[in-house]
Amino acid sequence: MLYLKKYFTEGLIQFTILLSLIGVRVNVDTYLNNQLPPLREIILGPSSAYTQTQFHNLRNTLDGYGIHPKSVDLDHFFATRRLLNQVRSLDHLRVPSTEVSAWLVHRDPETVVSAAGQSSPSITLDNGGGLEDVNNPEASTMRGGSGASESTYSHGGEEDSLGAVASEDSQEQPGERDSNNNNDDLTKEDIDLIDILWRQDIDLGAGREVFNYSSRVKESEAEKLNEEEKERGAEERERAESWRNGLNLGEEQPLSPVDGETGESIPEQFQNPDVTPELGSSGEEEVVPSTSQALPLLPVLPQAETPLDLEQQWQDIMAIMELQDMEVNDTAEGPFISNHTTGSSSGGGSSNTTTTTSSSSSSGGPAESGTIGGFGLSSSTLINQDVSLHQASLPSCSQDFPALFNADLDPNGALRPALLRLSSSNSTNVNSTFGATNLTGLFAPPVLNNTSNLTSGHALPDPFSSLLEESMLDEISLLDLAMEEGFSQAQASQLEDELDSDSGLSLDSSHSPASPSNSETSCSSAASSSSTSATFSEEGAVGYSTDSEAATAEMEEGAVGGYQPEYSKLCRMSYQDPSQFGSLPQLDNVNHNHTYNLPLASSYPEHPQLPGPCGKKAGRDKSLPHQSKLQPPREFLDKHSSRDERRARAMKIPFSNDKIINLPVEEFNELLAKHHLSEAQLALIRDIRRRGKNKLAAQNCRKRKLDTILNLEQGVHELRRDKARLLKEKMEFLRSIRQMKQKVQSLYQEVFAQLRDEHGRPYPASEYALQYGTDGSVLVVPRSLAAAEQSRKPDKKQKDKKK
DNA sequence: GGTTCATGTCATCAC
DNA sequence: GAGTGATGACATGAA
Repeated sequence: MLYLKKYFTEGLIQFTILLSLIGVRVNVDTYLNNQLPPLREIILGPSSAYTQTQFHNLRNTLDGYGIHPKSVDLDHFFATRRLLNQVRSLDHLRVPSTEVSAWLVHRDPETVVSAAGQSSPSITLDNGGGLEDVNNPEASTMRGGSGASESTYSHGGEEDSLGAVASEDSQEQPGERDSNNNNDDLTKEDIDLIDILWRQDIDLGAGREVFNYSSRVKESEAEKLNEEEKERGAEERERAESWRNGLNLGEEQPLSPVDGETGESIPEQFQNPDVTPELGSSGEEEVVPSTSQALPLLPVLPQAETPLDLEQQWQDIMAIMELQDMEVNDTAEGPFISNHTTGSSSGGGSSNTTTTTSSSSSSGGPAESGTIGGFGLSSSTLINQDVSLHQASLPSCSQDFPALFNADLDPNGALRPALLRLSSSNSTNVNSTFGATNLTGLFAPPVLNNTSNLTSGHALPDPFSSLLEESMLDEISLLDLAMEEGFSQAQASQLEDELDSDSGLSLDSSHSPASPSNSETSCSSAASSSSTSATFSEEGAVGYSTDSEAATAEMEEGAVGGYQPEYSKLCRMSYQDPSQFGSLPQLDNVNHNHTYNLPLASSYPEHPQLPGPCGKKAGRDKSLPHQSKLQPPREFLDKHSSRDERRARAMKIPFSNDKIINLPVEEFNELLAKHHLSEAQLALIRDIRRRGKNKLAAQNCRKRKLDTILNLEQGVHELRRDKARLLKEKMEFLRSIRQMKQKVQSLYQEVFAQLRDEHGRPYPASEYALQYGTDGSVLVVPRSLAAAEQSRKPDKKQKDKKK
């Protein structure tokens, strides 16, 4: 714990301050106590064990920091960057409200309570929600022992003002706890809070006596501390085990996916935005009249969906999408009773009994989405049909369809025509829009009591809004963050790898300065191929044209080389001149030598003490036997000669290694023929040529390898970008579909509201629904009949499938 | 002293 | 069949 304290005072405080500045409160204690790896990584930085050693100082070059990959500062750097990314990504998390973790600390003077709040992950339960949950044991049970964060979101409005205080207070908790020890007044609220805490912590193994005030008073401070530590240890072990197993603590604990990047536990409200705390509260259900049979389902379903984790959500999304695809040419299948998802808490009051139009932004369940998919209409088309339907009138439809319906179908027993035909002049528009489709599944308003309010605030969670906007957008947002906020591809890759690292190939070595392009850039002046012309040996030959050899050649032929200062100039320029990397700004700080095809002769520095690749060559040959006492120039040359060069010099080969290696075969043979060479000399020359060519080939081979890796990496990046783009498009399509559904729904409501029977009375939405006939007419159908038709169609479908 | 990286070298295969 | 390129494997020096 010591190191945790250390980092708590450093990284965590910074992190907390950052979060408090933006009004977000995260229960850090939970993660600290649990030792969750992601947060530890955030605080402590990524472990070096998991950090891919970069080829060429990738990270420091990308971010402009001169941090060596092996530097111990790198962890701090990563931690800082991760913290920044955390803060940046918070706006994508849509934290609904702030949270006051220290609220209870002010209210509860008891040390143990505060300690329990601190030591246990349920510290955040000490808010108003906890007070309210006293009367709602189920809610407490749902939160479970570790439901630290989720329960605290149940009071969004009031806590906003307190949110800024929260972080500060949480910092002050230890001191305040001590100062509050003298306050022994326990109010009923405090006792209730203790009960709440006990209910939650008992799941974690904490005994009831921990919260027993009388027994606590008798305990000494040391015992308290021991208990705290024991509790903490038990919780930590439990948490660690649950973390390792990737499971939650128990059935009481709601499934709370952990953010892959932050390690932050995602509250269930985040998973399902439709399950707002207001909906979860018990008071809402009582307000709404529950005379309808369908109504009790409404508050239940959202709760049933709350434990969905992201994977399930994604599967649901895919299922929904498949459902849409399947039902493109199909009619509505879902029970029309499920179309009650027209209202939301944002909906206004009703102006009519049954025909209140819905202004909800979240409408449409799976059945609806499947139904609307069958129209294949653009939203503009739907909008254009709106006006004409306002004028829909109702002639006496009973004359049109006298045989279809009788009084038995009328639940009220009235002689009300059950099937009505709309005015044909207006229905044609509808027909052109919707075709011969049964609208009852799509448009049917909820089967409600006549006095019920469609927009009473209950709504089934929209699978698109709840699933897509969370799970899909998470990934998209990360990708967008990478692409739009100036992140480099390597950083984007890092982000994406945190999302899914499905490749065994470490692509994090991306943008390695050793990229072939770089090496090509760096050695662009040199020949990159061994198939060179005769002029190649003048400048660009690979390092066998040494100065020593050149000196020999100069003595023998007076031809090539000598000790040429240009070579050292080339060496410095090629290796270290960052201007050559101007087109690749991320390579500015790269000093690695990837000038594969540069002549080794050029690597000889003017001054041997100069660092660089030249020295390596010299050092490498230190182990080789030196010639006898040489003059200083000769010794220097020998020091910086390759093995073959020294051999050639020892064997008195009369021409340079450059020529030996790079001359074409014919010229090479001519050269050999010109000189009378011994067998040993010829063998050495052939070896030199073979090794020299092979060295070039090896360099080219490695370059190609890097090329391949980088190309693959680029391909991966492109594919990921495409994936993100496609996901975005998919989201847009879904949004447009949702808007279409809303408009169709409102259209339906308007039409239905204007319908009157022969007595001028409006049709009750609970008994009638609109339906389109095969001839394009719009009919008012009793719901019982519509339901019967609905039930028939799946049977037909199944039969068709069986066929 | 061990590890990683860059580079050279050899063996082998294919053209 | 020789020459050459490509490439895996290994060795070696430097950091």
